[in-house]
Amino acid sequence: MIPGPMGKQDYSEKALEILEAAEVRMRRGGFDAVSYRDLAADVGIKSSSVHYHFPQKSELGRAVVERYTDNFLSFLGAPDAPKNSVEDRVRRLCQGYQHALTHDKVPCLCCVLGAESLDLPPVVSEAVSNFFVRLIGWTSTALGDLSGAEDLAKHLISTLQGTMVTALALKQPQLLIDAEPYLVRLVRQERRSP
Amino acid sequence: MIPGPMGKQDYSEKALEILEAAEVRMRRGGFDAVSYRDLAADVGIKSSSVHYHFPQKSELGRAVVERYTDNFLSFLGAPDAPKNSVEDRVRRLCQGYQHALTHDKVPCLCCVLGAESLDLPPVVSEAVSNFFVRLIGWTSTALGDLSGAEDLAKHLISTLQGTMVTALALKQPQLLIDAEPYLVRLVRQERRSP
DNA sequence: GTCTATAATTTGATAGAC
DNA sequence: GTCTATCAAATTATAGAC
Repeated sequence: MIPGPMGKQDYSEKALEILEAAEVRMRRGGFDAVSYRDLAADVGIKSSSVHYHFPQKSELGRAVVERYTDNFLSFLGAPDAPKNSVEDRVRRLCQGYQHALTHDKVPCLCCVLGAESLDLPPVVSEAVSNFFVRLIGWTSTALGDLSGAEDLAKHLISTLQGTMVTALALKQPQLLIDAEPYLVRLVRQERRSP
Repeated sequence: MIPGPMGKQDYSEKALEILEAAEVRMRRGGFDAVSYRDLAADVGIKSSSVHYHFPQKSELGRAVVERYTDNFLSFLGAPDAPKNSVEDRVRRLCQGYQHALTHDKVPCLCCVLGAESLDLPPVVSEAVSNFFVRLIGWTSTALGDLSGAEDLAKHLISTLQGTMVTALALKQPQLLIDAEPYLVRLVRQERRSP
């Protein structure tokens, strides 16, 4: 079974503000880089009030990751829209990563949390794992009828994740642009000779 | 200029123990996952004694990254040894990453720290950046006479970094093995039609 | 929902004895 | 080099008033 959207828990407006602030901080420095005190200042309330919305930090982390996953997939759109070619879809996937870094100015959440997987609270690392499962599912579908589509999907996602890390460490966001032709060409070749 | 080895600062035996313990913890959970208290317990002394060897945490972090970089490049060997083919060298690079995850049981240090670059003390993020510069230099040389060798080197490193993140998040170390043929094939093609 | 107040723990770091 | 002792700050979390 392919995991689907978690179903919005219709968060209150303030809860959404907290999730948004937590996402930015988490993407910037990882799970430990988020504190209730900072979040409270971000949204203009006290830290005990943040606890009212999210009693435990691990649950806050899980919520942030699930919301991020939904938003990311929402940005990508349908993986099998007939109006888009396979190459269109691969480019759209690349855009998803480019958008994360150049528009949001912070890396992909699951790039950061994925790297610290071994040290995360289980509910959070499970949510991160689920991000990858769902994104690989999207990509696999986007690749269409192709033997080894899932392996290729994993490879494409991995490449984009890693390019983001390198782009970040070297302060060269251009790397994410440069990666696109590599990936488009790879997909083209795999479809010719699977 | 290509940055070379930093020149071993001949650390004392205890200092090396601390660096080793710090590396494991940092690779597992990032910079914030390391505390003087934990390190002290790891090496059997008190936290104030750890401060004697490394007064500031940022300098400890820098030392860990520089030592890791030296060790990683040392594992790879010479990038231009005539006895090795270009494909041999690419496979050796893949082995470096495979070794990190399957032998050490923890991800590449700069995969973890690279993702949190934006939140690291400057001396640490500079050391991480230098890891990538030196590794890209190694790879670029390993690729031999090839136009666009440096871009291809960046792409190979990025792919391996990202594959490590995905392998970790999905608990599928096999992904790092699967990546090798993709990369070898890519290099083969780029050398045929640059 | 938000506040004040507080608890219990952990953190990086320093002073000074041995 | 390692220790004890200590510090100031930050952390997650809870109790109870409004």
